[in-house]
Amino acid sequence: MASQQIDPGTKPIDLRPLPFEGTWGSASTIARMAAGDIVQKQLDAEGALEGLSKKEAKKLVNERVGAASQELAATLADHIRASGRFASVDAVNGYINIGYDADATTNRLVSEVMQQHDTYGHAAPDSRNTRVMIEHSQLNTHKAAHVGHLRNICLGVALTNISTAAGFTTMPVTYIGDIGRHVIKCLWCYSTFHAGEEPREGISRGRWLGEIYVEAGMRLNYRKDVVDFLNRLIKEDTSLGEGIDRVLKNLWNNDDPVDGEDIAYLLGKVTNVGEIVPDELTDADVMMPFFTLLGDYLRGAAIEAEQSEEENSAAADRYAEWTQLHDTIDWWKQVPAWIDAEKATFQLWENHDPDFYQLWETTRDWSMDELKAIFEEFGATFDVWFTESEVEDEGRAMVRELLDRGIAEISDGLPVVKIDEKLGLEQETYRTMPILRSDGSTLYSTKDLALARKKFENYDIDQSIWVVDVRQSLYFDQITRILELYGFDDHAANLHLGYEFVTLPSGIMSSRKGNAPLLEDVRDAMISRALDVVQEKNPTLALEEQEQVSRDIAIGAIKYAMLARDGNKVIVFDPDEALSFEGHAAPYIQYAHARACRLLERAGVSDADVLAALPETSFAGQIPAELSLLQQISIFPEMVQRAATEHRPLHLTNYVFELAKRFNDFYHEAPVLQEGIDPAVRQARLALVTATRITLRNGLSLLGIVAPEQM
RNA sequence: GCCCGCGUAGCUCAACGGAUAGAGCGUCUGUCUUCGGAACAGAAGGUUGGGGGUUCGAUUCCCUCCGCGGGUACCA
Repeated sequence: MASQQIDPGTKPIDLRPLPFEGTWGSASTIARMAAGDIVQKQLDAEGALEGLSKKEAKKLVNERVGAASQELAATLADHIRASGRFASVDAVNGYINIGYDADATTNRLVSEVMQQHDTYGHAAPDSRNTRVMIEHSQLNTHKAAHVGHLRNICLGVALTNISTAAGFTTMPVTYIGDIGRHVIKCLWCYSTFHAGEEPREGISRGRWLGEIYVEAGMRLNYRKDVVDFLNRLIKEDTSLGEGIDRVLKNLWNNDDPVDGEDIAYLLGKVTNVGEIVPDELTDADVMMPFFTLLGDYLRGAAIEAEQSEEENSAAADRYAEWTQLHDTIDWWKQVPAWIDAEKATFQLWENHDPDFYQLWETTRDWSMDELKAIFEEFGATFDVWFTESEVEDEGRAMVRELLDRGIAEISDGLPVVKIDEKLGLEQETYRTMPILRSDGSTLYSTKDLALARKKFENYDIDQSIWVVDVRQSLYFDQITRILELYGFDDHAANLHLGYEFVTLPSGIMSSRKGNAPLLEDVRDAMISRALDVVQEKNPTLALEEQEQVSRDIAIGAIKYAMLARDGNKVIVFDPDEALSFEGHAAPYIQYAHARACRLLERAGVSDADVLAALPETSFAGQIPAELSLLQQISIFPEMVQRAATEHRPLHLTNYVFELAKRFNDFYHEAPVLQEGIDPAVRQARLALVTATRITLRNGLSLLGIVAPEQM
């Protein structure tokens, strides 16, 4: 079979790293690709395929193609070998494996790493000639950040670093939720119940506001929470029907006049396993005595369950939940008034009430201090801080313009864009998006439309990326399409980078109920755990350094956990597992780095020494562990590019883990400083260790993870 | 209903359309007169949810079914 039968026009000459270790080289699949065509043609010419079913024909081709590709690969290998340009050329399994000269290749690689040093793996700055704005870490004021927000911060920081390293001109920005329903709730609760108070000892004002926000939610949702509890009880507790009899009898005998109709209603719902709807009660006050008396039954059930020693804690849980709700049973009758008051507070904002504005500004600053501290700790820096409050008016103006231009219209009393209709789509795709509330107050969409326009108009960017929870993907599709109707016709200009949310082993988390682990708590727990380990492993280190190292390890562990999972996978955040310092996690990688540092320190050689000695350093006679390590170092620049273009830091978390693993393997297989080691080998290995250290550090750095020199 | 995502080892997750589907955890067995044991080596563990299709070749691309999660006009 002659090589000229191959049509180079249709078959790319692909080179890929060899899938096995022990050889410096690349592989090409060209023979396999070409063999398919050739065999097909041959069989056609022979007429061997005639009368065969498609499946049978395929089977025949398949049988022949293996041998044919090997034959072709061998022929091609002979040609390539004859050129004398490669250390080895082999045909294996129909692949052409090209081997390089280990000494020269290694020398070239190591000197590249040594010379570029902190920028090894990076493309030339701004070489992509593309300005990208990355919006991430959209935290809220007046509300505590929880672990779910961590994923966003970690992703945003890593993407920014990686994009910059890959040659993009990157502008990281954030967009702070400093106004909106949550702020109003918090401030209503603050001014009604906590005005003039100071936070308790050891709690920052920002954190205190977060607690007040949670309290506001509990107050405003109290009726709903009680009714939800009752409805769950009706469904889950099958003996409730009998138990409720006593409760209702007590209610009848009570001196308080209660509405018989309501009691009948409640009884009906319980016995028929129906759903209680608060509005169907004629006298809402009946709930308070009813709920109180219900406690007798639940307490009895809990005690009974305990005595029967069944492993059934449901009754106990229910009683505990009841106790919690009952503690504030007097809230029940106040809820409607609170809801009105909260709405009135919203009007204060809308009417630009000066006192309220003052309060808003003051409390906003408290939260901002908190946010700045978080950003600093997690290495997030921003070129621009956008806020929701600053785009409200621009948003309203843009809505007017959309209405004037006929893109938006009034439907059911509020401005909306009927996107599918405007785009002429038959099938329901982007639906209809409301862009302002009927009372004239702004929605997220109002503000995001104005902000998106502002980004392009004021910052001369080519692309705008939103790093936001994947649940917002329809929302951002809608925003993008409206912008398109408005005049931004570059499809790729706006990109929503979604990521799945973070849940607890016990279920979805919500900051409203305050049942999500707070970001600060998780961080503190991680740091304290890290400190314990550092003090155990490295007791001679100065306390100050132990603390610094513990922070680096704890933050690194959190970041790695958040990044080492593809964006479309839900992270089940198990604090115990995240606190584990073993295996596929940041400390393992940091440890490899610290080991390399220690080794070089003991050897007493500096990077400059290694670099200066390179021309006389021989890398001949490498053992497999060395080659494997070098191959991993060599693909770093390629991995950076890939992570950037695919927007997937995951590629780099995998990369640094693999690099650390190969280094540890090398460490065990290839002694450097031990007695009896040939000085030439020692010199080569020191160069290798240095290159590894640099690459590990650079890789971690792109992920936003610090690589301590000792730990 | 419609749209999007996910389904790979007991568990948590990898795998530019390429060679024998890989790691970590867990389980079992080993390696130390240690260049830092937060390490290393080995074993066991798989019909890649089911079924079709495209391809010389499919975990990867297409279709379909099943299961789970999310979204679906004045919530953020």
